[in-house]
Amino acid sequence: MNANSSRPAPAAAGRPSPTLEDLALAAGVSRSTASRAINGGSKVSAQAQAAVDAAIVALGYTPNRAARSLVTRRAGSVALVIPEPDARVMMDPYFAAVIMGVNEALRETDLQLVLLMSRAGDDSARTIRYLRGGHVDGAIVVSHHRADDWVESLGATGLPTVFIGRPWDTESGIPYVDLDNFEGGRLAARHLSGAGRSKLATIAGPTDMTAAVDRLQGWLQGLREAGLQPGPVIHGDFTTAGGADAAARLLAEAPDVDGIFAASDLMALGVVDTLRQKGRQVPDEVAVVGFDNHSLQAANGLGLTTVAHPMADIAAAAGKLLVDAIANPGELPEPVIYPAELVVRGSSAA
Amino acid sequence: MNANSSRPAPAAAGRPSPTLEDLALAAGVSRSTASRAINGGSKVSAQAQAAVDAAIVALGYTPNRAARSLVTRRAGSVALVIPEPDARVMMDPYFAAVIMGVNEALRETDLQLVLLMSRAGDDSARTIRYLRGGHVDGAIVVSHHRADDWVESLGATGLPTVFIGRPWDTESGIPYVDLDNFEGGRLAARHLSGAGRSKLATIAGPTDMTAAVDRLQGWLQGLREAGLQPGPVIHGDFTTAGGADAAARLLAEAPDVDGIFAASDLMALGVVDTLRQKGRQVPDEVAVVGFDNHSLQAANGLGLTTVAHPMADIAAAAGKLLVDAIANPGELPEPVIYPAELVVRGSSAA
DNA sequence: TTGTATGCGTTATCAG
DNA sequence: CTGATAACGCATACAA
Repeated sequence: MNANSSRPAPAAAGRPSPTLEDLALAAGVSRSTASRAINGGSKVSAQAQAAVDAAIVALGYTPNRAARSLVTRRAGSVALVIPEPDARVMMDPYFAAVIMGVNEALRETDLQLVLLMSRAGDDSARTIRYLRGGHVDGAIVVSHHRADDWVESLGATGLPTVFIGRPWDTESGIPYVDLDNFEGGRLAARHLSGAGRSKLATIAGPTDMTAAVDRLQGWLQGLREAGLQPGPVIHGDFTTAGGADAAARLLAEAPDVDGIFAASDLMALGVVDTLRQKGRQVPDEVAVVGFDNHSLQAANGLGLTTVAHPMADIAAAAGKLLVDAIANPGELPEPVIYPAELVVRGSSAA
Repeated sequence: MNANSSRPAPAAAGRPSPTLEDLALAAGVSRSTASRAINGGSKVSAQAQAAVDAAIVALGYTPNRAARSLVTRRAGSVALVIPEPDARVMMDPYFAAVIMGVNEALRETDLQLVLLMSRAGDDSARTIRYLRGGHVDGAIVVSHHRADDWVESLGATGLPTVFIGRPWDTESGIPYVDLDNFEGGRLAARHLSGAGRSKLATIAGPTDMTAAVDRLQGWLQGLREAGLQPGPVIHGDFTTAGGADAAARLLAEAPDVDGIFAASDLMALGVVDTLRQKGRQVPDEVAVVGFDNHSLQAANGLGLTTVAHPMADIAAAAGKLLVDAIANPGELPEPVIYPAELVVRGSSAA
């Protein structure tokens, strides 16, 4: 807290909100009845219920969340935990989708979404303290890297937690929602080989993210199944610039490549750009497959063949899982895996 | 979770968090002294302070926010209000920047950021009820359209509110932070005319957003100053696809255009794409200027001349303004306008 | 400087 | 079904 040594005046409140007491008075019932009418309404006469309902709109009554929390020992909110470095880079395109999806799942609930961005280093201590402090009823953790091992300790705190994207440690049984990244990579390999390409390479993602690792493994598996050599594997950082760089390195290493799988659409855009600058025709000379079905995939006017990644749906599923987990403490929901689907567009046309 | 249900434990809590009472006991002081030590620490002996500090780490004490809120009448959180339709479209690229910026401003505070996405229609009633209900200490409203007039009523509720982007109604004196969009549009016009282009046109943004209107007005003003005709004005929706469509319409209407100002980079990308598909060389035949300096401006391998839009900085400034407004109730901070700057790249090279 | 006593608004308990 | 009444954890006015 800061040195905000203001006067006893609490805050800038116009007129104090009506309390349950006021409401009960206006409705001609007791606080208890009013409270029951507001909540479950299970043991309230229709008459009393109606009176309270009327008083609510008349007074514009809103329950005081703090007071309610204090006694129910529920915060009425869930946290969306985002390791900050990600937000700056790879998360950018997904930010909106994740937030909207989670929000959608929370819409019918009275749970509020609070954002928790945690820096690397000792700020994570602050974050975890907040999470353990009972300030939220649950947490959704997104985009977690291998180094962010502290988040996995959340499972042991008893705080309902759901991951978006498979965590590194699945032993702890933390529920998560993810795309079938392995299958996505495999589909890319199958598609390119099926289109008659044989000099294949991939621009993979960071090795500290399970999504990147899974896509790569699936890709390699697909190549094996097609009877093709593994081919070059270059690692990028999921960004457009990173994809462009990686493509340049790739062309130096394997000039005869005729098919490239980039593990993100942003990287794929960079790849296409580099290819064009080097004078390679896409898709005639080199076919390109991306990943995510990002809304900007058409930015180069080509249409990008890609693996769909319904992030909003995945986030919504994670939200629902969390809501369930909060409602049924002790039960660990099973992970949910969304199937991967290939979307064929111009960048890999035969 | 253990099955140790000796008491009617309300929720899934492992071990109950230590309370101020526990802390005081461990530190050998009274609740009051412990409380004072935790907060201002103004009237606490060094000895007592040390004892409390030690007890805090020993017990892992975290203040109960609900209890504190109840008595201080402060929520300890601020809302980021986002009209949902925007999030799906124009907001996408800015989402991360806005959130990170606001978060940055709140970092040193103990304020939490809660997200409030409001649908059109009666959901706004729920949102405004939440905001007026004292559940947050302040609000930041982003990207508000003309139809979202309800948000402007927030100013009258006494809830400290800051807009990101100039609101339609500036009469109410609601503080806001914005880019100098007018000057940005003017810079675009000046740049293109200065580059020898004379058949100029613009793809403007939605007419219900002040940013779009201001950019257009600045553009027209710039053309006047350069002694040029206003030229065609086509309206897009700030998206890539919208920009591509608008460009097609523009080419039909004014085939001899040699300079286009798109009011967003995403639209500019669509414009460049359409131009290329129609066989127009960029920038040789048609120069293109965008707006935002979006990280994807280079997606087409060209480099986009654009007006920088430091969204994270703007959002951070809004956050600081809000923090100030909360600390000093009653004082309406002055609006903050960031200067516009042109970034020249390949799409408008002479 | 410290401790005591009170109340914040709500839900839960337990008699009527 | 209803209404008193007791917590919930914390910050303060007041007394010491």
